[in-house]
Amino acid sequence: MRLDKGMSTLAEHAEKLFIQYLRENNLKVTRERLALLGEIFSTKEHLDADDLLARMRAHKKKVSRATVYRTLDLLVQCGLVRKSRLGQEHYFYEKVQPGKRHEHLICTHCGKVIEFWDPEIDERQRQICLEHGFRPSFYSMQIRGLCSDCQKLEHESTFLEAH
Amino acid sequence: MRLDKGMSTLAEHAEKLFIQYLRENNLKVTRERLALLGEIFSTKEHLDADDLLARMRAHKKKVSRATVYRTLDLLVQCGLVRKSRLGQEHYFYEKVQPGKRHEHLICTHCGKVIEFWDPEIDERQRQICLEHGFRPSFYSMQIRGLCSDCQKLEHESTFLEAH
DNA sequence: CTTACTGCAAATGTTTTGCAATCGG
DNA sequence: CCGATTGCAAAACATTTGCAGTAAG
Repeated sequence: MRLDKGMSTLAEHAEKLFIQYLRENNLKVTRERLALLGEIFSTKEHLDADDLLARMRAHKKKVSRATVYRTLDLLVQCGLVRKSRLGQEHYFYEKVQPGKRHEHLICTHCGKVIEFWDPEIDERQRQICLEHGFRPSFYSMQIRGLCSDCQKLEHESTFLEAH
Repeated sequence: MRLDKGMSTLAEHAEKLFIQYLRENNLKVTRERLALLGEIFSTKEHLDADDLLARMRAHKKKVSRATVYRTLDLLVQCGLVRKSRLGQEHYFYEKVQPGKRHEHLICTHCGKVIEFWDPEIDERQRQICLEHGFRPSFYSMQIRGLCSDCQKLEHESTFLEAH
C-alpha cells in the first residue's frame, strides 16, 4: 500500500504527457528534461529558475542554467507548468494540477502568498472572453496588499524600517 | 471655451496630488519629475520606460534614463501610475484614472490589448480579500490568448511562420 | 548516422546604483 | 547652505544565444 499514491500518479501522469508532447514535436526525451520535470512535480510550488537549479544540485542532478530555462519554456508550452510573477522581480513557476486552479494574494510587506479560487470570477472571465470573441489560454490574477499579520504590525517601528 | 477640459483637469489634478505627495515625503518638486508626470498624463496608455524616454526627447524635455525609472517608481508609490506586464517582456506603465479601472485581454499572437472591467469580478475580489483579512492595494488581472482576428488566421501559413 | 540537446561562456536588455556636480527650498 | 536629485557610466540581474562537443532515436 502506497501512502504517496496521489502525488506519485500526478507526477507520473505529467511525465507521460511531457513525453507525448516531446514525441509529437520531434523533440528528444533527455535525462535533463525528465529530471527537471520530476523536480518541479516533487515540490509544493512557486519556484524560480534559481531555486530549481539549486534543488537539482542538492539532489545531485547536474543541469546547466541554460537548460533549466529552455526546459521551463517547454513545460509552459505544453501546459504542465505555469509561469507567473509574484514579486515584481522575476518569474516563478509552479506545476499545473488539473482541477486545482488558483490565483494569488501577495503581501507586499512580508512576501506571503495566499492562494484562492472563485467559481464566480471564473465564470465571468469566460463570459468576458466570449463577448470579445477572445479565446483564452492563460488566466492570471493577483491582488497585492497587506496580509492580516502585517496590518497588525503597521504602526510598529519594525514596519517602517522595512521600507 | 476649452475643448480639452476633461483631460487638462485630470493632468492638473494628478500634478497637484504628486506635488502634495512629494512635499509630504520631503522630496523635491523638480522640473524633471513634473515633466515626466505631464508626459504620462498627456498620453493614452501602456508606455514602457523606453517609450517614455523617447517621448520626452521628442518634446525636447531632457531627462536621463535613470531619472525615468526613479520617477516612475515614485509615481507608482503614490498611486498615480500603474505598473504591469503586458507582454512577457518588460514593464508597462499607465496613468491611473479614478473610476476608470480596467484589466487586460492580451493577444499572444499579435500583441493586441483589449481592456475590460467587470463589476461582479470586482465585488468578488473585495469579498475574497475580506475573507482573508487581506487589505488590497493593487489588483491585476490578465487573460492571455488569441483575439478574434488571430483566430481567423490560425490555419493560414503566415500564422505558423510567426512562431 | 542524423538531428536535436547540452554546457559553457559571452551577449543581451532592462533596471539599478555609486558618485560628483547641481539644484530646490 | 544643506540635503535631495540629476546624469553619467558602470554594475547588477535575469534570461538568451552561439557554438563545439555529446547524446537520442
